[in-house]
Amino acid sequence: MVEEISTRKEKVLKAIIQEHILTAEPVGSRTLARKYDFDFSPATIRNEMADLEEMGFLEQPHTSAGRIPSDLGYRFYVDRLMEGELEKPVSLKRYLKELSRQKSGVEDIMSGMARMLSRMVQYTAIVSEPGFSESKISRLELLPISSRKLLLIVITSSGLVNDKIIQLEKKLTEEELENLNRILSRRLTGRKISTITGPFLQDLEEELKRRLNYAAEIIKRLEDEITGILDKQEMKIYLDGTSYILEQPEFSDIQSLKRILKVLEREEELRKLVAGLENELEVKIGAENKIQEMQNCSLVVATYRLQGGGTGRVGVIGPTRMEYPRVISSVDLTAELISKIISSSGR
Amino acid sequence: MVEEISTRKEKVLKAIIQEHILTAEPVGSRTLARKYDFDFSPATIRNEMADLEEMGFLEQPHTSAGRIPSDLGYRFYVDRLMEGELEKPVSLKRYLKELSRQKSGVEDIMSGMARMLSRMVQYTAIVSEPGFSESKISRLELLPISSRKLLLIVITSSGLVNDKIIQLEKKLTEEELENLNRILSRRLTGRKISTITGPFLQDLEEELKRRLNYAAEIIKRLEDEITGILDKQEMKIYLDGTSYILEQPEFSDIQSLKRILKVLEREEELRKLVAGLENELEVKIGAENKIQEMQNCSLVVATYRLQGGGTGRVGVIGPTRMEYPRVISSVDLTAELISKIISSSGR
DNA sequence: TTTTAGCACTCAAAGAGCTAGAGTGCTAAC
DNA sequence: GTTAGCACTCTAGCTCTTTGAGTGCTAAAA
Repeated sequence: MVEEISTRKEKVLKAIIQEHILTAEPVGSRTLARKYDFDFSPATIRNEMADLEEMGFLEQPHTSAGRIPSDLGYRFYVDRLMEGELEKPVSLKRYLKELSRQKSGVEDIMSGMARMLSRMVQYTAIVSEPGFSESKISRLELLPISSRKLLLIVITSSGLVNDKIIQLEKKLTEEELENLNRILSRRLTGRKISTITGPFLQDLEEELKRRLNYAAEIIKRLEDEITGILDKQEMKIYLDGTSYILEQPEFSDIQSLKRILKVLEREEELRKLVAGLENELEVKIGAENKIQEMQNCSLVVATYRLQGGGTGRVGVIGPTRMEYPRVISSVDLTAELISKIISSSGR
Repeated sequence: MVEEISTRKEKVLKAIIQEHILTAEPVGSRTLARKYDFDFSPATIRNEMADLEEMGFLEQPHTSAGRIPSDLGYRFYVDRLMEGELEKPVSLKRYLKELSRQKSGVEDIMSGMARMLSRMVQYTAIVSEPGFSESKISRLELLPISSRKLLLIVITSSGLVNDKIIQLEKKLTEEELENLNRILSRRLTGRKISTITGPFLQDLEEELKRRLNYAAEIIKRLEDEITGILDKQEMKIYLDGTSYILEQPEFSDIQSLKRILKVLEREEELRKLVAGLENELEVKIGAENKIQEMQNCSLVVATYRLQGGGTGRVGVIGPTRMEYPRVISSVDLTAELISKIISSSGR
């Protein structure tokens, strides 16, 4: 894998990939020599190509066609050849201003960013709502709605608001509610969300029982809801620019199109896709994605972090033949933007 | 338009439409005679077809092909021929139970219903969030988040919760906030949302100024937000089953596919599409839609009404060659379900 | 008068054959 | 080690033909 590779081979590989990204066609030695003026001939290129193919970086659709990059080829490109091409597309500030003006709710920000990103790169964009496990609760409130319904409101340190309606089986008096509210507020405010787990909850339950002597059932219910609202696995996914997929020649046959559009409808799948990553910025090329139907796709995902501690993901889904440099910078930029915008609106 | 049409012609037209819906192919006299055993011959059918074509109910893609229904043909079918075919697909109760269990937020309900409907009919489903203008405010609360930020919470009589973060330019003391809260709550609780307009707002502003002597600016800001949150034109649109479009043979060429998928991404467009209807249940066939790109599509939309007074829309988007009876009953059913579920969770 | 059988005609879709052109790999010369 | 030259390969696109479902018209039958 870590074979040595001559600079000339690198040059050829890079040119092939760039050309293929541009045209979506197999590229041949002739065209390559014509477009890029190398100081060696098509014949030499052919030899290098044969080598590169043997090394696994290129593939040949059929004997008399040009070469196309393999997943491995793209991988090498992204890891080693792309460097110089990266650029910050434009200044953050311009976008920041424009976006932070009208938008305010998390939802609007998320969908706005997804839209912006997809427009920018001309591929499908995906944004996941921030998870809260690393942020703190800065405020917690229970409002009665009707005799059996409460509205639980939790504001996190990153300035995001969550609410959820809670159905109770037993009626609560005003006093009981006030008590409950006070206890929960005292115990939970300022607490890091990831620490609200088993032992702590048990302790909380004890206290509630002691101080309010409710039925354990009700308390349990409440706790479920609280933990549910907080470390919800169910972070919402925002997609935009799905139709850009149609522009890609590799998806010009309905079958493959159908396959990938179907995947984009399965939210859980996307969540897994985007969540299961370790690095700050990750590029998954072709078959590196575990999802069968996405073997022809690449995924570029970055992590954004909010001041208060929440984290989420932004990404782009496109064909393996993707303009990696441009996409990577844009995704990066967007992640940064999201942090900035939410943090500023959270002030 | 209100031409008389013989029962035999009706029979033929109905058979053609049903056959075409099934096969997506032009239908000829021969096949028709074979499949449906009429008591008249293909030749007669041909004559009737020629008549029906002249009347505008049928079209011929080219001279030597069979006939396909025109928009007018479908219209006639939906208005006059379809009757007997309508059926309630299944009992409401089963769905109701299943759905109302875990789902609780409006968002979840809406997206859940969109998903269910699209699965049921195998076309794209669209659901719009309920508008509030006809319901009342049952509770209103302002919570401080930070020195310059308030959380405005409005609960409507239909049991739906809305919240919005409000940025203030001036700091508020606790007392001022309490005052503000009390006044707003007193003046707005129980009020029908559509009546919160110009004169009433002016009056409210006067009172606020008198009682709190804030800068008019701040008050204005607050009012904007309140009215914004309430009669927001920006009702969210939930789409599901977009990929079902790909199953339709009429969209097997990428161009038309692209056109319609692009439309489905423009939320404002969809909002208009779904909102601009007068009747409780409306069927828009082909060119009856004003949207250019949807000339090959039909739209079936029903209105749902919540107990407290909100209304929204549910619909299905599919090819003109749509299984109208099944779709209409399903859309109807779904509208009913939505009312029931939200009303029951709103109790 | 209405319906039907028969027939000549039409047209798209599918298959067969052909050509052009871009590309390759190999060999031999530089 | 590099390159020019050449024979060979394979697809995409073109035309040509065939096939078959379908029509409209006419004349006979009901």
